Amino acid sequence: MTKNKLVLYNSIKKKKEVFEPLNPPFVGLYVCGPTVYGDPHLGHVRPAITYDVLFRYLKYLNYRVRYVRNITDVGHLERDSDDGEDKILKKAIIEQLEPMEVAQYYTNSYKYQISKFNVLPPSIEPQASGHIIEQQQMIGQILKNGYAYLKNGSVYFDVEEYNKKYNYGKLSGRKIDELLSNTRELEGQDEKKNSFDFALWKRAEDKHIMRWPSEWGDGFPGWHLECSTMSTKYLGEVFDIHGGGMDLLFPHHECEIAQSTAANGKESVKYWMHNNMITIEGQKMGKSLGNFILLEEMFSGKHEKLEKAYSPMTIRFFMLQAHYRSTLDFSNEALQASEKGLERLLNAFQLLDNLPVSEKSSYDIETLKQRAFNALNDDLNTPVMLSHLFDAAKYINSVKAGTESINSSDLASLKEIFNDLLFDIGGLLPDKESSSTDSKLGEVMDILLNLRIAAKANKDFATADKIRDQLQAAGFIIKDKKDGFEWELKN
RNA sequence: GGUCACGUGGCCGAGUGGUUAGGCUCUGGUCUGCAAAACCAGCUACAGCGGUUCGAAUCCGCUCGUGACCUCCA
Repeated sequence: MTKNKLVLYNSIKKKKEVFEPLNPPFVGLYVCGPTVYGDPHLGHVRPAITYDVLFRYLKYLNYRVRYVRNITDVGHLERDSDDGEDKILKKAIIEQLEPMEVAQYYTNSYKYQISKFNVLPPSIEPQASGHIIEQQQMIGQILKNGYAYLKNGSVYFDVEEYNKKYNYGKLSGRKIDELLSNTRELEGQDEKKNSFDFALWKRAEDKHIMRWPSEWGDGFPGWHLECSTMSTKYLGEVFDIHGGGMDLLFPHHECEIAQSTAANGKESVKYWMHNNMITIEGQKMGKSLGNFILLEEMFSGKHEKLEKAYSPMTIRFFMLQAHYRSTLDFSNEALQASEKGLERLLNAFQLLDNLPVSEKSSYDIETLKQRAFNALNDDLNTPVMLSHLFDAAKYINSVKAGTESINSSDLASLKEIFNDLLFDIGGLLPDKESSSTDSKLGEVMDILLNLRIAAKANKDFATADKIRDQLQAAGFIIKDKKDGFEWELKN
């Protein structure tokens, strides 16, 4: 176990703080999940992996964690002021499907693709559409407390009134008068007292299919409400950690704070965490910019920006090689560097099973372990943690080569360190992925490459080279191993 | 325009006052029939200018550049 305490950067305090749960050993963790109106892309993976590592590490530290990650399947208005058209509904009209069918399809897609990254499923994965009643109750409470007003069947949050007692903008650092002068004028905003007021409940027009009855008339909940409602329901009025992407900091998280505080009278979140963005050519990868790469494209390599296919573990490792609060720039070069780096670590790990044991160790394993955990404790500094594992890999290789030595207890300790850090906490998988999901192709490759081995054994190098050259020409990469072969498909 | 970040060697990316980050590439070597792979070794950077300091990539100021948010977004 580690000697130092876990320190996390708290966005609302703008500094690192020692993590102390409200009710140890229990920890409540809420993370904003996806809006299910499109196939998951590379950007979705960053928070999934970031908070997966946090979830895993907290559990490793023997906390009992309830991890809630929502599925937004209703209510995200395209614009605050449009005619009640939301993203899921819009997609439904385009595709001529029932809105819930669309939401279900992309929910399944998200869960399936994310699971490939060895991301642990959250404890609870609530859907906004399943919590309409709770959302209405929260609106009722906010109205009762005087921080919302009803207008034409819609309910809006009264930011100005709220700001008299509380502080709207405490997370994002925005000032209410700055917002006033900087908010763009949108059509139909005359319903609201102020442009920065936001919808809690939105009246549904006749043509709007996604609708629920309420005491204010048929409508649907506003876009920030579900997180306040569901975090309160499953984690309580005050809970430990709220995570999400930096792009959600304003207005989404600011509004969440306002809603929860307005309803319950107290600050709901102790630690706010925000992961940074994946960039591509220096720009944020996102749906709206249209520069995203779908996960299935990453896995297949079928995208104009991709030189080859990348496995989920390569991508996971790539993300762990940057700190979660830094932007991470996508490039083929960087991905391929991660691919090789991961392989180096896995090779070293495999060597641990048959390493010559000596009386003494020529390396201080305990210090290595402490440094690696110190890195994790320092706001989940996974890149530094990994750099220590690379040091260990170099040492393992040297023991193998006979230039360094290790004793049996250190060897056991080193195995444990790799298991804990790389697999248990880092969430990587120890097995190298099979080169192809097509097992028939695998069988054929086995036949060909075994023929080649036989030819080599007979010193028939002409045949051996012919097999290799022709396979390479057909787009395969062939690697000879001490006791066999390895191959992969070049994209 | 407002608010806030960031600028590190060929690429990615840690580090925030004095110590080799690390990975990949590249170069050289070892090994193997050859090649690839693997392994070993080498390659010492911090946007610019000024300031603080015994000492700054690290603190302060200015300049330049990039990005995020301000509208849905992970």
